[in-house]
Amino acid sequence: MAGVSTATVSRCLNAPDKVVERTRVRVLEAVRELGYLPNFGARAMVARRTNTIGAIIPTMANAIFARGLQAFQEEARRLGYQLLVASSSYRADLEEEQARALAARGADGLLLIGLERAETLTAFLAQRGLPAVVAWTYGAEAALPTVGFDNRAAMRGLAEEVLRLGHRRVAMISAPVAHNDRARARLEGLRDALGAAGLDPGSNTGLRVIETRYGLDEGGAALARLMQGETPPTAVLCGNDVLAAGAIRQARALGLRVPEDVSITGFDDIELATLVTPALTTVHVPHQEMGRLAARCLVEMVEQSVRPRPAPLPTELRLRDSLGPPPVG
Amino acid sequence: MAGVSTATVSRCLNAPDKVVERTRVRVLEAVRELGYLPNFGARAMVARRTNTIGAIIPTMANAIFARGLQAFQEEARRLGYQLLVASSSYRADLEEEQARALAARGADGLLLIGLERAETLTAFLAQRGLPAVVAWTYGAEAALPTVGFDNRAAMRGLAEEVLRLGHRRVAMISAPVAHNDRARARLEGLRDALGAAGLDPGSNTGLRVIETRYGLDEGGAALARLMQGETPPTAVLCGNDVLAAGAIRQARALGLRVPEDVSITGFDDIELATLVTPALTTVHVPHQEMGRLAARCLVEMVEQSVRPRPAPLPTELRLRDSLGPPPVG
DNA sequence: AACGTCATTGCAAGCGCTTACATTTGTACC
DNA sequence: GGTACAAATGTAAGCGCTTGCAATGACGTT
Repeated sequence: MAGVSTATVSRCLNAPDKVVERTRVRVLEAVRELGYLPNFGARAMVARRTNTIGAIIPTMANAIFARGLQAFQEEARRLGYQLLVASSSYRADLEEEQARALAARGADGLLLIGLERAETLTAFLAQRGLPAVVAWTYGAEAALPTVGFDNRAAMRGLAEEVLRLGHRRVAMISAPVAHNDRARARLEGLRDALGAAGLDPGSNTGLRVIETRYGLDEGGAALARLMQGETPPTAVLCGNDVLAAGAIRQARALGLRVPEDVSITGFDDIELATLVTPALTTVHVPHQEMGRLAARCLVEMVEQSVRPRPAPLPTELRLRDSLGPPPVG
Repeated sequence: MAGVSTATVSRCLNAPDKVVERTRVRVLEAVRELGYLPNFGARAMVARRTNTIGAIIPTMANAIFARGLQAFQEEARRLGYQLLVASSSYRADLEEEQARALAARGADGLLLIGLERAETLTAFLAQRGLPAVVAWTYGAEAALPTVGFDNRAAMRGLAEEVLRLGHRRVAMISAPVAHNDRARARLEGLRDALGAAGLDPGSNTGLRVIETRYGLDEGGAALARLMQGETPPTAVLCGNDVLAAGAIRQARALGLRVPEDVSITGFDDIELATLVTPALTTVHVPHQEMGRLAARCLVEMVEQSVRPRPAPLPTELRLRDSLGPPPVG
């Protein structure tokens, strides 16, 4: 239509200064009129890169990863990369499947959540030399670079505050710890604090733990179970804010006052935390910063094949209203 | 490595029965050992389809679209399609950019939200013959097939309930109605109800409307503004649950009781609705059904080049605690 | 043993693009 | 006007795959 070869069209699009103005104008005119769009697959095949990065998050169903992912995507975009998102439903096999799908689609790098995954996936990444970073956790020794925070220490900090207030009968509502290093680390953090306070951190005696899927209803159900015994806990620490919010809702439904009858804490500090009544005492996680940093690390790996070693991000206690001293007596 | 031509490898992967067992085993063995993954771009180039569909949603930052999208993706997956998600931040230009990116990546079809968009995007879709469906709204006359519900009628239903309870000073906190047919339809629905009740639905007299971005804080700020006049509204209808939740939080912060001092309603019935205190009276939207139906429609369009005409989905009033009669006097 | 059949496999083209290299065109200078 | 050189453009190969068609070979039949 513009009377030039495809090579010239290609140059117009990719290196406009290599083509004389008059031709360029003609070509771009035709491009616009035809609604022409370069075929991504063909382009990627030649260029051997796609400027695309993939992210596999455990779930889109709640807001835990939303803000961090949003920041990740914005930073990636700023650096010239498109983001493709897939979700694994907290399942290692789906995570691997999604990783393969993204790799086949030419993702130049991958964002993964947490340290634990199928060995075959780790091997696959290594074999293809596909850059990947792990976020939402921190591990200096990890196979992949990690961008995140120390879940264990953060939960320990919160637990220490709970103990300082005088609580002695403590329970935890956790996500299933199998295949989830973050959930496990948080539980360990609580155990650390109990141990340091001279309480028995053994699994069945001093500390009651209920494992359940993340979800408002699940958190509520777990709380109901915890509270129905003879000596219910005076403080319930939850593995994340969603569980905690569900627990608070349930506590109120049971006619329990929070925190007068029972204290409830969360983790993550997502928006929901200030929405429930009482507002959640929780651990603030720098989601945005983490997302941005992860994007920068990953791009660095992709473009310079280096292995960045970002420092762990700081977390912070957010003391709000759902934690108070234990009931007297 | 298996001592066969690439053609045979291809057949092993795509039509295993066309190749004799002995060879197949050898090839698959090699595939596994090499970690070979067919290049998606090359494959798409030949096949002229990618079994990929793209979705462009206004935002990932809150849960409005999360559940519907999750259902959409599950159904799509069941039908053999991978989902690629992008977000437009409620901006027409970004929506178009994302649509082009997805088209270039070979998306066989697109899920879009709402009826209103850049004309150039509509033209682009038509020119490329790229199938697309619109969700979260319903319009029999629309250029694209729509899968959704009647926002206007739904809001009218809610508003009628509000009026039935005796409210006469009503306000609305809406998303910006420019470029957002859903927000506009909801506002119209409220006006319909006011008009039918003989109240003045004119924009500046009887009904106060504040437009603001979706967000908890934004909803809260809007409520604060509404309540500070001489004759504050006795009922505030919000364009969605996020705004409503923010409004409730703010009302409590201002020392107002909900619904005794002011009634607040939402729209969408996302999880958040039962989390706030008091629980939100809102319009229940069948997110999951909508997502599933949208996926089926889109796949039908892609595979059979037909134009499905799904019926509008029903919505339902969810009367909870945030709506009550107006304060006496 | 020669031949026909059919299942299996290989060959090679072509999908839409980029880019090294070849060719043409334009420009400056003698 | 002719030459030398640079700039602009065209040519063609090749990225990794699928697939129609051709070639090969195994097998049954006469």
